[in-house]
Amino acid sequence: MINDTTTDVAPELACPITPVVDVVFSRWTTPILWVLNEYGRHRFVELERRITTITPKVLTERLRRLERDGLVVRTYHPEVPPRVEYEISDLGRSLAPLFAALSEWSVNLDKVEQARLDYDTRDHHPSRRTSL
Amino acid sequence: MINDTTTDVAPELACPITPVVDVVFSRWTTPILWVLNEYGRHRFVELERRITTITPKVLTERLRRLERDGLVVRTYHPEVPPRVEYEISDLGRSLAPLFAALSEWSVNLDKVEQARLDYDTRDHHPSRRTSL
DNA sequence: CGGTATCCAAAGGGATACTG
DNA sequence: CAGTATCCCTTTGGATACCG
Repeated sequence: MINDTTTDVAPELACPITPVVDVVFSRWTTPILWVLNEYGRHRFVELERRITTITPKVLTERLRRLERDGLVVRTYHPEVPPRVEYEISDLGRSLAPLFAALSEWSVNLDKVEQARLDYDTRDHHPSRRTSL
Repeated sequence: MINDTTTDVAPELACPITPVVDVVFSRWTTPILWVLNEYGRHRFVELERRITTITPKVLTERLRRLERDGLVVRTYHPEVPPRVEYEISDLGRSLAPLFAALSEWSVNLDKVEQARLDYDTRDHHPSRRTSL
């Protein structure tokens, strides 16, 4: 079983967006949705080649999950050799503004980077403080 | 080491928003950011109590990471007993529209739920197909 | 109060090989 | 081609106890 519908765990007690995050932003799902949304229908191997580092096992798992959640549509063509096509659903497409917003926020990534540098420069180990 | 700045791994080859997702939507960070954004400054125990199921260990880890990434500001008051306050930074606050968009998309969660029911109703085990 | 330290179980996910 | 099946390793995170 990939998603258990019955067990909603706790973080959303304090935060209403946690359930959405769980559906959309689990690992590997963003690249898959992004690709299908930007470049249209893909066969299994095409996805494999585009998302170069994903293994077939994991790709299958994520696609099943996205299909089950209604974000992706899988079409099986019973030919020889078999042909399967994946495309984004209307529901999946409704995430586009969200993705756009995330994409825009990316300009702030260098601030994050800078913050990390600053943080790592400062001393956070009490035992090693040099100043008094 | 919590975040390794040097190793950017692969999914973003196919998807420009993966780095943002990694920064903002790792587990437990959304509840924390949400709470700090909605309800203002919090002390450590206050966060613990609001996000009921988080353990102090994990809360510490997430807060350090958020601080390092510049999304949260930690202020230490050297009193007895010690007092520490966490608040969201300007950079963190700039995520608000994103959070709002996610919150709006939540209305689609019942479609996801329905899709799951449909999927689980259909038969996906070839060996057990009942139709011909 | 605001954390650390330690231990450990479960889950995620990679590598590899195989199949209808 | 489009996956499965296995194995196994690493990481995440929960439980618990303790400390300045």
